[in-house]
Amino acid sequence: MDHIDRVLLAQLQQDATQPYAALGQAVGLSAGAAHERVRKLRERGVIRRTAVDVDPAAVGSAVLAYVMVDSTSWMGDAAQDFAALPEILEAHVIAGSASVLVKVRTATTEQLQDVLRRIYAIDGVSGTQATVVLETFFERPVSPLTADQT
Amino acid sequence: MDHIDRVLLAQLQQDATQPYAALGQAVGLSAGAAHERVRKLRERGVIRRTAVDVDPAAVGSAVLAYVMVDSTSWMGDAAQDFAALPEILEAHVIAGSASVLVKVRTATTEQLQDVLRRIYAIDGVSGTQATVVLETFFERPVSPLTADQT
DNA sequence: ATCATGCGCCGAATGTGAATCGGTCTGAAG
DNA sequence: CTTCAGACCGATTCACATTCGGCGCATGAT
Repeated sequence: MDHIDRVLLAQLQQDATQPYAALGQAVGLSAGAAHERVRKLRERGVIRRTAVDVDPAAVGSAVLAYVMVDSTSWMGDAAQDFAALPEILEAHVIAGSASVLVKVRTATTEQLQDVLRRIYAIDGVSGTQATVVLETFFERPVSPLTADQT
Repeated sequence: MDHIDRVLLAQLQQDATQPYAALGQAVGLSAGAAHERVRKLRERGVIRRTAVDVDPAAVGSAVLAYVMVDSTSWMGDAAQDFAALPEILEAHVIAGSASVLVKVRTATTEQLQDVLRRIYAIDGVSGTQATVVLETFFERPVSPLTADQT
């Protein structure tokens, strides 16, 4: 996990379709060597998968909201309950007054309301507090170059 | 933008490395037809890009937090100021008491504190309220199949 | 109803790049 | 000094992306 690996990761985050020859050139290696490094990054689980990035608005998910979920009981193993709602893109257990924070995308505010209702129906949930996003400045992947301890 | 396109998107979100032949088989089309559809999805901007998904912990970003940012002035064009901090993965203008919500990943809580300090230094920011994530249930891409109006 | 047009699909070709492998070099350990 | 492991290079092989001509079907005009 050296600097070259980090640059390769950054390149692949920007565009995973570029040929290994270009990838190798970006770090001063041959295509074969770049290929081998990327293969090992996958093997080690540093690269989880290769996927396309879909525009949410284009597939009918124009409304974005974050929801703080309050609960009366331990929510530590309620992951399945939240995962059952496809509109929920992220679910985290958090420190603080609420117990779970979820990220939700829906087509309309009516559908958002419906999701809130279904969250409320989850066992142990005592309340929700939704925060609607008016404008997204940006969304980007984690930077492999930031914490560069080489 | 029919049902076939949505299934193709879902497939490519799971694995963008699979051959077009497999992709076509998943929707009952030939490899060439699947290729053509995907090409148009890219052209229309439905597919923004193809990228690898990197494990945050593997690149030294084990701490995740959401930060509510309060401000005294209009934050509508402060996108650049937030984008300048590489640890900030998302920044949204929100409705409610705070004005901006940001998602932050750092290696340690000390670095998180440093990011909060730098957010505080942004012009117009009057306060921050950080919520630390204890455990992430899941993070997944938007589902193209959810709002299926064909 | 017939004909023209355009769009989407198929199936085959062609070219490109992924994946593999033998060989070399360097650095570390014995 | 010798041995070994790891990483890189360069070439070879093979699979897949990409392109193309032709066909079928739907739509709209005459």
